[in-house]
Amino acid sequence: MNDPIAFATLLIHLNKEISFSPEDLEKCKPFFKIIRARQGEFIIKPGVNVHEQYFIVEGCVRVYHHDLENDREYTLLFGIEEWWISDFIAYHLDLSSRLYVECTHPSTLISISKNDLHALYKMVPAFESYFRRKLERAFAFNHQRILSLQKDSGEQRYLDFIHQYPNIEQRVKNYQIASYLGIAPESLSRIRNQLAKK
Amino acid sequence: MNDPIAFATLLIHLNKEISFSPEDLEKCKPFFKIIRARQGEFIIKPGVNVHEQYFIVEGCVRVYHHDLENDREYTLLFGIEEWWISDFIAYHLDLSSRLYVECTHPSTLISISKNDLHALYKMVPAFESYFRRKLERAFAFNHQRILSLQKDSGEQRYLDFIHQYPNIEQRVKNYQIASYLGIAPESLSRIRNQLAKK
DNA sequence: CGCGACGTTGATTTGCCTCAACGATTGTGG
DNA sequence: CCACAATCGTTGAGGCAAATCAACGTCGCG
Repeated sequence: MNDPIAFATLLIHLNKEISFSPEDLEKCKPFFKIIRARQGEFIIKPGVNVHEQYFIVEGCVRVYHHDLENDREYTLLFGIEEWWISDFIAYHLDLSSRLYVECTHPSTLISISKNDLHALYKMVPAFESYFRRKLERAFAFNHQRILSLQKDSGEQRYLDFIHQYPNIEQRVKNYQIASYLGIAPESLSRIRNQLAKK
Repeated sequence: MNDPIAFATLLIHLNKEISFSPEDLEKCKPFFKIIRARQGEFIIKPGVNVHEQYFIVEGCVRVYHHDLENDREYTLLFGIEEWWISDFIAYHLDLSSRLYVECTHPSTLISISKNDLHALYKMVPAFESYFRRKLERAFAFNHQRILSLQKDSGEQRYLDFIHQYPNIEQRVKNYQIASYLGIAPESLSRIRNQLAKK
């Protein structure tokens, strides 16, 4: 996929959410940057300062924490087409990153820096509405996820997961899904086994 | 606390986050509504449509889900002075509520409806920046909480809790704290016991 | 005073993790 | 093209942390 097409994907997505004028969409162009990443490539690693967020045109990324004390990974989220991803803890709270953002597949991303985004908000206020709206929905989904982690069994969370991320089972490793669900890979294996019998 | 003082509390808070002009602050006044609630009063109950969010001037509220299947409560969050609260799942996703929002203490709240807020965004764009900023920070905190629920023991989450909500232990019941932490009340009791010995 | 709600403690159970072993699959270098 | 290692998923056995169940003391309130 070449650059104009990748960028067009972003524009189409933006227009789905908020109606932008053609001039606004033209004006925003210089602020965005196309990035191509190979499978296994890291967009963010622990210790770095995070100034960008990334729109996924194509591909799949995993955002996770690696706990050095017990050598274990905790997957915060997966990102697929049309998601914005970053280490939002570091990005929004101005902390240095404690997360990995890794491409689990070859990916095409479009990045924008925090400074540029703020400039863009002033130049085209519709972008502030767009990102506010994005945040509102993401915030609500996080609340649902927190409730689910408190309330639901591993099996129920797995069912919710395959419902929320259809087709992602083929795209990421089982142990990564397990680390998203907050269970051991062996437990996920057994849950799958149980469900298949029903 | 009388109404002008309650409203002044909101204005002072707003100015801490974003610099508003005196005219802007004057313009927003008609959109907000002061609410007083007694201890035990419900601001939101399951089944209702949620059109408002609430700024806490004084008091304490608890947002929780009551699961009828096993008659158990799951506390999503506590709100104290200067927090905005609501059932944000229902509010942002236009669903009917599945949560209770209950005042655990006599409280003074200031509400604004979604429609009024959108009108206010158009009239005073600084409000959109303010709420975007609020959402960014809340979003980042939610990510931290999700990681913590996956990663940390009940004891660690309790320590984080009393650090994040100082003095709240005196304000809410133990079983409510336990249901926030995602553990049984008995377990919280034992954790406290263990920590006291150290 | 008596009831109900709450917190604590002890005994028991259980769901899930840990640890270990074994195939299956994939990629690599000879 | 074939060994070989590395990675991953699965299965079984055992252990443990936390939930459950039950009993009791305390407190606040009608």
